[in-house]
Amino acid sequence: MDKLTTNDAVALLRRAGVPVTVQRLEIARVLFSRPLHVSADQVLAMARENAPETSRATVYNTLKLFREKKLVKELIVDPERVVYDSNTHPHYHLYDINTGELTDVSAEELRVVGVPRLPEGVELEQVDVIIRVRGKAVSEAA
Amino acid sequence: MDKLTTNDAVALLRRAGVPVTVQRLEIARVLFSRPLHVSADQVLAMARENAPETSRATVYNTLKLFREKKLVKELIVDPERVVYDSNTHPHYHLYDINTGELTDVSAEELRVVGVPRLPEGVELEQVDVIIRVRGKAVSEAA
DNA sequence: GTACTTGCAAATTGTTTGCAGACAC
DNA sequence: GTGTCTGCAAACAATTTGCAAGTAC
Repeated sequence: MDKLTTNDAVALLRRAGVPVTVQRLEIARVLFSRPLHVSADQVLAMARENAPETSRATVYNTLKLFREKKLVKELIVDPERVVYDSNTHPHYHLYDINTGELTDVSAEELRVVGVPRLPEGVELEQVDVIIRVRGKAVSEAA
Repeated sequence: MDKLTTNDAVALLRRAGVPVTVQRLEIARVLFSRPLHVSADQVLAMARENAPETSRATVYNTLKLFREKKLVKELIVDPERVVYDSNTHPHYHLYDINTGELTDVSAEELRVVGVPRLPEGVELEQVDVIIRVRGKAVSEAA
């Protein structure tokens, strides 16, 4: 609900080396007020609440920029759409195939043992773990 | 190169409870002659080598059917396209962001420790681990 | 004959692109 | 003034859908 103050958002962008604009500010305030899993379209909708003139293309541009600057992580979890995660600390995910719900699994809780040594010249970008579950007994008789 | 015999492919489909048709046979022969990572379009191209009248829609239908029957696994690794894996044994993947190359990591090599207990009604579908790397020093001076 | 499959082409959807105007410094 | 952003609309690509004809038993 309560978003980042404009000042905090400006500071955050500057620190990351992202030139500040009105739209980027609003998108940052949407994303970084709390850890969030959102699609580009959801970001657009949320940004437009406060900055109605924001365009879809700008959201895509901004999300790409934020990813380059390591402000968000892209989650490739659903073939339909990319999900952006504003939590960039190492952690993993639990994904409900039926509902599309995405839940964090902390890196303390879950460990990946035995990541193979990489050939020289190849560097690790990130390790994704997605625990796919189906269930939540898609309410039949409600 | 050498594909499954028609008899073997028929047996394989029957065992999985998939009604046999010419197209499904050819797609099965393409997929199950060896462990493979392929996109729908690649399957189409490979199937058309022997069965040129195969349509794109049929390939999508068949891949979806094969997935339901657990004959292939869907890998959500690249936002652009779904990759089908004809190796359904538990294993994980290493993905080169630059080249798109996808490599298996065996379940002996890599272990996921601490998968959280699931609420009742929720059942585990599969655990995906994708080690994303960038590198292979995209040949500059070749 | 009945039910399932197929091929085709059109529709859909997330994302990207080209470009002209707006903005920042 | 120059270079960076933005909005818009058109372009794109993977996948899905509707439907009429084809096939299997």
